[in-house]
Amino acid sequence: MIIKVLVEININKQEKTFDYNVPLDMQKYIKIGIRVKVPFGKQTLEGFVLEINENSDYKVKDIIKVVDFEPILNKELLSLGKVIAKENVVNLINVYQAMLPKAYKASNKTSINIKEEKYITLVKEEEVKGKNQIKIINDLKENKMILKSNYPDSSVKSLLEKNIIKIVSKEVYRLDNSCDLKPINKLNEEQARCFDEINNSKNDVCLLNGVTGSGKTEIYINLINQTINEGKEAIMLVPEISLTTQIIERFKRNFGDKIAILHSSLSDGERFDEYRKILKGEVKIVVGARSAIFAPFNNIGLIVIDEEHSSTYKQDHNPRYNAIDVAIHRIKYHNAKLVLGSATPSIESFARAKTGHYTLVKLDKRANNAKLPLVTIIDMQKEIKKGNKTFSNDLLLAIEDRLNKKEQTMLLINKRGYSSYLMCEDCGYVYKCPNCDITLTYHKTSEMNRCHYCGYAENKMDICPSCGSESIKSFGLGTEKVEEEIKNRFKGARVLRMDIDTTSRKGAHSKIINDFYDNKADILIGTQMIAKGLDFPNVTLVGVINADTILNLPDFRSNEKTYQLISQVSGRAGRDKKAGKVIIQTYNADNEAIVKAKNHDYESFYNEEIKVRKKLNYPPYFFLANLIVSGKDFKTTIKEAEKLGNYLRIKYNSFMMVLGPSVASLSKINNIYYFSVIIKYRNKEKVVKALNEVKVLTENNRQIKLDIDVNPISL
DNA sequence: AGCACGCCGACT
DNA sequence: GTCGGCGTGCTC
Repeated sequence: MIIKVLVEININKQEKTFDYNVPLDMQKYIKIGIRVKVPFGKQTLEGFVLEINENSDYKVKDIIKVVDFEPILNKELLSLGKVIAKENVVNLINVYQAMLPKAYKASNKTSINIKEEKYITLVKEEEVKGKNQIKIINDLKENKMILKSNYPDSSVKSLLEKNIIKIVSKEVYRLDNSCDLKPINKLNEEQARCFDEINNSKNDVCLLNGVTGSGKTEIYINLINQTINEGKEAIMLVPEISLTTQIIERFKRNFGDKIAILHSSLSDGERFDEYRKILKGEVKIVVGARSAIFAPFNNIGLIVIDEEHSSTYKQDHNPRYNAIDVAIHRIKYHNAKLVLGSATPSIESFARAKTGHYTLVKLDKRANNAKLPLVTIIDMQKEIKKGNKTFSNDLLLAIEDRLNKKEQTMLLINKRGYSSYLMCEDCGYVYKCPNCDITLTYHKTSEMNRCHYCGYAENKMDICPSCGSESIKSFGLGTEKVEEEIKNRFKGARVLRMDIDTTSRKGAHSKIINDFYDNKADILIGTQMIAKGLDFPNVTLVGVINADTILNLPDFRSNEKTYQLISQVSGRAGRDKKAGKVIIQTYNADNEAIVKAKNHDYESFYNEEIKVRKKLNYPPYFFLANLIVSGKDFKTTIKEAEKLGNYLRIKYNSFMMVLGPSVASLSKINNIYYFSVIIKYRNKEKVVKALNEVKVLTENNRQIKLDIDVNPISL
């Protein structure tokens, strides 16, 4: 018996497999989709069995070991992986590995084990002496199995020696999601209408466009409940952010141990256990982040993707798949339904809904009749003339008012650290990272200058290294500085700060959220991570300190992202009975996205933005691919990038527009230079072929690396 | 990924 | 002469 094995390492070919012989005694265990250990040159590797054959053209070696009893990649996932590999121009092994939790990846190194607990059972009844021994026997008369760790080792040992008891190991899960179930809430009239519209839609994809706080989650829960009542399975995707705790708790309350949770906050062992619950068919629902889209179900009835516009659904490294695209493949395979939910859908998704490819379901009213918050835009150009650099008068007055009323405030500043950068006022010297083409961010807490890209850190210098001057000034705003100024202005106010620097320790994240939820603080200052999904009933004021940070990025999606951020963060205000207020400070007070977000007018924002996309040949009118050429040597890297651009331009100009190469938005990180060739196209199939061709061509050049990002979410 | 092979410069 | 640098190609 010969098998084709896809080994764990990258071979310069998309689906390259190696042939191995299976010795007779192992043949009965061989199935497609299991892992095997094989000799590979001088090393031992693991790989997936993709084919079973009679013979081979090569002189084959024997496999070393069969790893799995049952396939860990089923037929659907095996072929899904091939599609994703093709679409994203990556090697198949990378996709299979990305589909699986660490414990199930093909890897000769990792071993994550099943957790077992040892129990004691009775073998024969016999008179025993000793207090503890008697207790064990008595307990065994009440329960057939008792936990070994509850009794002293010595007593257990002597009973074992007398052959009165024996030990059995029982597999246990590290996470227990069972809890007291609460009944599923009845839908209100509006929610029930959406529920019906989704059920009756002729498209298999529905876009649920519901304003923040309208109760989309209730609709998801009812749809999922219906699905499992039909005997089918459901996948619920949530963004990879803090909202997990709150949303997951809600799902646990309604579904208990029928759900498995797959999320980055889990340990490898916990993740392994949750995944095994799915493999064994013990759960019907998976709640998780991006990679949970690959949950190994066999009979999917429904996939829900909440906050569908979220960039976390696109993996930002290889394989750069998008969970929404994967979801569409999976629902076609299973004849299932996909629900995309968002208050601010991506332009692409909304366009598909407008053109009838998706069914558009709208939910315009907030649940329990809460009003959308009143949004005020503050023109910081005017404020700065009044001498207000960080906070406008309006924002300060509003904060003071909330403090007096014992209500809470959230302040968003989309930059961590103290200030954006330090500059010498005399010579203009700017502190830059020695490894990256980026200014260093000053962190006051640690008295350090840090690079947010490579992690480089240096002690803050008081003297300009260029001219020796001592007048070094900080420019721009970060969370630390906002925190400092707030504390200075509002003595006695209890302030929490949430950014990467305050949440890196395990558990720190949920502690901040819980403390704020429990009203242990008056003001929460944070980066984007406070903007999404969180539900704090006592927050009645949200301030966006500087709405321009995203707007100024050179990205075709910057308007969309600005709209989404403002809208999301506004949604944090006044979710309960009290009315909410949002104050947005900006230097672009007449920007379309900001004005439309102020008016909570998504449709009209969409109508403006789609015109821009059309005019500039951007998605959804054209597809994009970003070909990132990187290398250690500046000259060879740019030369190779140019060669690549010209090659595509000359050979394939009939079906693609080739732009660049241009310096990538981050031109140098960790001493590696980056250049970008961007292509725009309509014909997917032809382009994927061409991209595969250039991928193979550049792969034998070891001086540079080509990373292809198909349908990038940012440029 | 790792490792052998081979071609070139530097040095006892 | 030989030691060792790393570019290149191969692993069933």
